[in-house]
Amino acid sequence: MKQSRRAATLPVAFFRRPAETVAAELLGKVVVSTAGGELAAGRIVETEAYLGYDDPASHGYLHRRNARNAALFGPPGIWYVYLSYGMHWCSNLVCQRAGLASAVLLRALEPVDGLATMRRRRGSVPDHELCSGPGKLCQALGITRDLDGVAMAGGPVMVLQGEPLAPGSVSATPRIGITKAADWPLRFHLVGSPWTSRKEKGGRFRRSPAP
DNA sequence: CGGTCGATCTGCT
DNA sequence: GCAGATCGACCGA
Repeated sequence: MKQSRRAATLPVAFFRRPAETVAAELLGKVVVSTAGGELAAGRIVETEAYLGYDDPASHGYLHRRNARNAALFGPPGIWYVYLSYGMHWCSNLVCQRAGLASAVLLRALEPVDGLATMRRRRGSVPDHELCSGPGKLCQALGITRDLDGVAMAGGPVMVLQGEPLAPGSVSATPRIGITKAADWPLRFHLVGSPWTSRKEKGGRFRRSPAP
């Protein structure tokens, strides 16, 4: 039986391109996690690109490499997962080619499957806050250090094609939560989605009301 | 609403 | 020591 296109796993070639391109094209794709033995899935509505060793905001800026960010220097299509502020896991997909430290951070998802599991993992928050941030979505999907350096394809957390996007639904805005090169328009989101993270500094970006 | 602040770990100065 | 790709609790308007 032939697999339907929308359920197909993204090929490694998808990630063998600049992080900016990958970040924009990941919108609308579906992340499926079986981490922790339970299914949880969400549609990507917000991403952020980190260009590599010449991006001052990248963990791999100037090829700085350490125990935490080793996976960032690995081949395209693997996960780079790190602990942020000592409390929250953040998940990236490595792009382009090994050694460049180029990656895309997953910033927000629209929950599509395993809602009961996500609600239990996240505690008592409204549904629009289940995956509305890089730390939140990792908690909802059960992503921890175990996924660091693991291949996306065939692994416990995969990204599927999903449905095509309507034209004009992608917007690029400044990055969030960083101090260096934050103004570079490398944060991508689906226009009007109620599932995105907090608004950027300056307040131009707003969330639509939850359904 | 919006602003402020503490929690808690990792790597660098 | 201290800053950091975060989050949520708490405060005041």
